Amino acid sequence: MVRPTRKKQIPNLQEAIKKTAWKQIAEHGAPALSLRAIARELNITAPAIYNYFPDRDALVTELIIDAFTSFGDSQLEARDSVATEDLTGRFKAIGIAYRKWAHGYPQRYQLIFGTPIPGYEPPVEKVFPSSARSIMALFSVVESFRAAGKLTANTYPSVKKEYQAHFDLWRSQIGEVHPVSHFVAMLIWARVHGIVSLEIQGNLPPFGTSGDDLYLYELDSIARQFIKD
Amino acid sequence: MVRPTRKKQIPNLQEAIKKTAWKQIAEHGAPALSLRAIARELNITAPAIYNYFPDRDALVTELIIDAFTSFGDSQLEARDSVATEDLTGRFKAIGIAYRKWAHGYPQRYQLIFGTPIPGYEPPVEKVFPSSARSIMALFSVVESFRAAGKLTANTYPSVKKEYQAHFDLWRSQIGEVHPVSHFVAMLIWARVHGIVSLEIQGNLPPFGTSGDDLYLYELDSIARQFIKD
DNA sequence: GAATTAAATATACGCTGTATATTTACAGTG
DNA sequence: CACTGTAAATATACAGCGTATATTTAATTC
Repeated sequence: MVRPTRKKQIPNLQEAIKKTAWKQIAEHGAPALSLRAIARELNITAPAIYNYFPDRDALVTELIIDAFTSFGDSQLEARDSVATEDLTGRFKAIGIAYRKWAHGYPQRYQLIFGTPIPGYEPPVEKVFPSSARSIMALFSVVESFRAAGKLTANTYPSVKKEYQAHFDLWRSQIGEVHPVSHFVAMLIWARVHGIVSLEIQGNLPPFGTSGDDLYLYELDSIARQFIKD
Repeated sequence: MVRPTRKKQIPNLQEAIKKTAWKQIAEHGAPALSLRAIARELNITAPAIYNYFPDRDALVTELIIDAFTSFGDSQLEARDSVATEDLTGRFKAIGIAYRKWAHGYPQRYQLIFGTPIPGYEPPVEKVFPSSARSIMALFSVVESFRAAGKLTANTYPSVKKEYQAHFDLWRSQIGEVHPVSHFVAMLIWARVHGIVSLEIQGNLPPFGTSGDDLYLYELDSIARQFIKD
């Protein structure tokens, strides 16, 4: 039997492949992702996957886009769960949601912000929209602070010529964001990412302090440094 | 010929293997590390490596320890290049050195702080001494600030019971460090790591700002938040 | 009903880490 | 100097991987 009859086939195999991939990533981590293992679990042969994804990297790219979308959903949801006027509340909400999502889906976090797949390099142009959207929540809140005159920072380094194109791309995707907001949002992102990535990789607990306390302290530090009350 | 005469053998093969491994990591990145490729380059067979390292992970562990040692050297050197009394100068020096080392050896940085080797989990007990030493420079400077009454932070979250053993281990390795210094040093480390890791992974340039400016701004933010002048 | 297309299998290649058995250079001892 | 034991290498093999190619057949279309 070279090809099973439609009745015995898995409907929507493309989705089934991605679903199985996520399952295996959750169970054994992203580096263990294997097309052959996916095929085994789905009772198909490995090359069959090539009908749906040109190669392994294409599958990984899809997974990354899905992860960014899930992450972005949680960020936007957190932001919009707080009244528009309560900017500080919105900031804290997305801050908490950031870490919560990372802890809920550590492998997805690694997939997005780490480099856990051996030879894989994400194609920026494909991943960009979903990644830009996911960080949009933070950018928009910072921009709201600035528009309301509540941002303490007013100086910022100029955009480097060689990055200007990227910068413009960002602005086109995210909407009008003042450079100072852009700069502050990046700084905040780096701080939040610093703690969370150390936590996720298991480098924080050895230091004796729970990530909870450290993280809340840091969110507070950020608010006190950048927000006028 | 099953075994070449001593004259044709490579002297100190253990070191030669590590050296070749570093060369390949520098050229093709850590994920591409392959025992067979190392063996090819050394004109030996792959199983010969097993006379010097029980398996691939043992080799990787050695490389990680070497990387931590190199990193620690650069940190301690930076600290000691500034007079003991000039605490702020020492802080900036190790801050600058941190990023400089990371940019000089991005693959080593990834090897230490990322997870670029597929199935590899570092054995904490083996890596701990060199890793603790490498971060000791920062801890010691923060502790000096505290001892001199120049640390602004005075509250800190208590150490969680489940992490107490790790915390004690750290103190035994690093020397007497007040919990508040411990806490502040961790926060600083997380901030510095946040920017640098985003940079190294190429997630920063798309935002339009050079890492230089962002990093210096952050070092300044840290100093202003935690150091009384 | 025939031709076309799409989706699967079958097979194969070169790569990986590594387990096992075998060979041989060398060191130590009588 | 001959013998023996050990250590360090090779040879071989196995199971896994991604993926290229050719083949087969179910389903669709004219």
